[in-house]
Amino acid sequence: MNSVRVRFAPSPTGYLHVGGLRTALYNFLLAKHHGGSFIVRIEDTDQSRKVEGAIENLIESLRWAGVEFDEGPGKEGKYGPYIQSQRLKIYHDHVQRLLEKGEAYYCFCTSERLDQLRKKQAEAKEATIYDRHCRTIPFDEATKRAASGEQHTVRMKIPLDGELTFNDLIRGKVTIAYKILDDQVILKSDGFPTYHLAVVVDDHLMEISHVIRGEEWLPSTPKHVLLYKAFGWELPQFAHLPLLLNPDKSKLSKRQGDVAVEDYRTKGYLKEALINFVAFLGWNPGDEREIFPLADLIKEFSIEHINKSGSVFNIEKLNWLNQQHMKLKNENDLLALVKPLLDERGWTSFSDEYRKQVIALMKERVVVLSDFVTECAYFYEDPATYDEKAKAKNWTADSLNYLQKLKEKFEALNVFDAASIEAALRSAAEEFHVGAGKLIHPLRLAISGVGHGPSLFHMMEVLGKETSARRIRLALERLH
RNA sequence: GCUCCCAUCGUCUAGGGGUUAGGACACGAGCUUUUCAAGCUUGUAACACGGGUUCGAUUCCCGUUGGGAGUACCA
Repeated sequence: MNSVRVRFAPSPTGYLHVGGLRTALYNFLLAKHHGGSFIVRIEDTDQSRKVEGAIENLIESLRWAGVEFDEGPGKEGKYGPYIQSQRLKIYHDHVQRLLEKGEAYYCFCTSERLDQLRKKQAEAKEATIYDRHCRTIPFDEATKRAASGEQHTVRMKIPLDGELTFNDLIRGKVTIAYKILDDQVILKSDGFPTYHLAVVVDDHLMEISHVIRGEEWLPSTPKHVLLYKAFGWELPQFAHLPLLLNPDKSKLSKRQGDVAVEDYRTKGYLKEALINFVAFLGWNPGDEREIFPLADLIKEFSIEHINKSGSVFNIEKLNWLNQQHMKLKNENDLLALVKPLLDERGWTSFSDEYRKQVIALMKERVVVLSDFVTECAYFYEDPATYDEKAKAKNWTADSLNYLQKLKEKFEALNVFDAASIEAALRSAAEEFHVGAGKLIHPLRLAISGVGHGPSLFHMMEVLGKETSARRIRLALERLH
């Protein structure tokens, strides 16, 4: 395969959807696998849906995920501009060519007439399709009317009968009869092209080799093929990706959970995990490996291993993958990611060394980055409350005695590390003739305020002698 | 309604004319352990249905059912 050029072509309606991320990723992976180019093109031909800042947002989400493009907005190559609203003249010229070739025609129908037509067809249980009312207007007459300023659109001429077959890299041959195809509007009355025209013109001009996009485009691909033919252009390869689904199997949507890439970012998911997860929704390497950093995805990716059916976006698996990728990171990497979160929380007065010790203790038991804040509060401030359940379970009448004794033992310690803390505690347990658990659980509650967490002795070592002593004293005053 | 696409454990999937239908997540049990995780061992769980083709079909073909998408001067 020489010169792979692929593109991700989102419309700027707000944020990057995780489904969009997967589409972008597959395009990116194919390009990088073959040493080709990945292009981002903004499809903003619908003026009414424009959202301020959406382009920047999209690009930032891609950048965060590590899906870097070779050409696109802000990174102009020789095929730009990469924003469709800046390419209007190009579309107009191409529409003109179609008009002159007799492959398209002016349409003067009002949207009221169109609405009525559709309504009637629906009532008669017929396919709702344009009745080609304007297709027979002589070209000269239509040109004159359009030139005189009469409101109009331009539609493509679909052959009246016959059928069209095209090849899809994922689905094989797909055939559709012309008679169910609409004479699609390609130029709107506001002068903007519709998606169908713009996508074909741009993909050709930008020398796109593979059109990889969501399955929702499959039914309109014949129109695009027809347009390529009308222009006399060579077809790209098509690959229509299976959809990402809600748990109820409908197309993944906002109301059933988070769909924006930035949501997962702020929740504390690692980009490596999100990428890995989303890559495996519809693709797999063909063996049983599951943990794939981006570099490995690039190495192994192939269109042949993409499957046909939609996949449910299952957050449980994402959580697991996030843990796995978390473990792959060392304390320095994690510190860089967690530090801003700690600072934001106001825990600014701690050394990097200290924070790294906390991370080391906790990394095996957190799921997302934000857990380094929410699950680690007691490393940064004294507990204000004590978990009721843990207290009910492990705090007994004797606990105060035990803690008092432990306090004295710890004070006598010259070296306050996990081993000496443990030794001190075990000797105390012996003196009381009870199991170590009788001391450990209340002590954990006193130190951390909760009933679970990392090794108590290591936790106290990290906290230090002074803090540990203070917390025992505090607990002695507050627990009874 | 019409058109197109799809169909293996609850979920993500491997496989493919002859397999004890494999793995992962989740769930259950056990081990380990000061707790919680992690880890290890282990268990439950699937070829939608009906016809063909074939010595043999989960796999190939047709149909049914189910699901999804499209059906805009939205993308």
